[in-house]
Amino acid sequence: MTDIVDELRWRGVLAQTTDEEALRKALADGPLTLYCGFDPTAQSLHVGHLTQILALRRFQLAGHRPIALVGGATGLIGDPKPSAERVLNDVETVQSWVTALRGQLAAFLDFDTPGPTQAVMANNYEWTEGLSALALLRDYGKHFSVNQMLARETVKSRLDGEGMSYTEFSYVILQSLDFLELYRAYGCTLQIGGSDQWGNITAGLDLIRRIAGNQPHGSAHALTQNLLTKADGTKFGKTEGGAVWLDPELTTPYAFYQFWLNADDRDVARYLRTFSFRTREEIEELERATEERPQARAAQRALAEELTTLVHGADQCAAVIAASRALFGQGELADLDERTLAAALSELPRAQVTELAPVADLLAAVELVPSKSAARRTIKEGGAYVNNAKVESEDAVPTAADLIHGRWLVLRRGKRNLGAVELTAG
RNA sequence: GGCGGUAUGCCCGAGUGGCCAAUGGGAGCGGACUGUAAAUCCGUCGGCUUAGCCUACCGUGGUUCGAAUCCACGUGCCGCCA
Repeated sequence: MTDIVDELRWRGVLAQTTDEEALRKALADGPLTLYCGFDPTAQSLHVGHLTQILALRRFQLAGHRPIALVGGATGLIGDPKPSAERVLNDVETVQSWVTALRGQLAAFLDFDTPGPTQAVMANNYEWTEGLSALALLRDYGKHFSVNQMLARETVKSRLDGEGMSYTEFSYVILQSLDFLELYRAYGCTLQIGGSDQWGNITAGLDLIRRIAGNQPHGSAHALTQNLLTKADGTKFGKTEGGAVWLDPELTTPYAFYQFWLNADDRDVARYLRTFSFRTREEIEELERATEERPQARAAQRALAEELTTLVHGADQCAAVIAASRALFGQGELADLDERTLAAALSELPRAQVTELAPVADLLAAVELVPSKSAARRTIKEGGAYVNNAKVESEDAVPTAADLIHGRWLVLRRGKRNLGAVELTAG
């Protein structure tokens, strides 16, 4: 079995660990139980979470037992951000998000095969809902030093800035409690997370050391992964439409595929190393291909295909690849047979209309532009296309002759923003 | 608590009674180039029933023919003093 620490290191994702020798030994000594927490802050996970999710998967494949924890409790409190206080979400909302995230996480790990590596789903709401304020303060609060808490980067930056509520200040206690709880219940001795979680994780280690006195499951460890950055300095995982979600309702599989396909040459190698389950040899081969023939985008294609398959399934992936080929191909859209075209268009943002309206209205209806003014502007700038033909006039109205197979119009804004309009009987 | 300053479009920031939908920079968007890249250059950048109209310069009220610009009160932030 590959040494997972070595693997994470060559992949370049390893940020920090506690005593590395001790961790390696614990990993070598047999199935180790580890966890990573995901707070319900939205109705879906996004590509940024993939780093952690896939790391759990790597650990499972390497013979360890992953616990995916959804923070039904911590999500109600809010992990403090360095910049500003979070707005609390209401309980029902958070509950529904918990359900959504559990469903998503279930797809990435093996929860079904009995055995020492069978994954576990946890929710910290279970052990916190009945926790009384007195118990929290007496049993756990005593083990936290306010001096240490105040020394944390996030807290410091908040105290220099707009301040911080007691609610968020207490967040670390709950997360520490999670680690302790999982340590006791499952012998979980490793918590992983993004490098920004280092403080929260080590706080848990301290709590285990103090409370689980003789540490029946041995000492616990922390491992953090680098947060992904982009060569152009913008935040990873964001596009013009916002975050790239795993939920197909929020980010279509087509958009998901396109997100990876459009990865910057300078970033794609790190993305592959971070997310791909290909062998080291294959990845290095793809990296070479990027250097030698960047225009072929072999690495981007491989990455997009692998992740789209992983997140949305092989069928969906095949469909979006076919759609991408059809829509970005050289051929005439009208030459595509109706089934292929309909399938490709079904991947795009689309709108149904009962009569042919001006192109500007259609662009806005499909939400390729935020407003009708923006649509006119785009046309004026020469950036609007109907069926791959540039729209010349701001007042242009498609005619029945423009309809492909009698009912479709393919709209485009710029080079790669596509949308579909379907004319339906009134 | 007192005194003073400040609040402008996604962000930073000019404007200080009409020529202001508001200079400039950044982000975003489009075009050229290309590989559905990057860099660069050019253009664009509140909305609409678009030669016009509407909404906007922290909020409310006021002065004025006319206010982002002046006044009053309120609110937030920043200083100095106590």
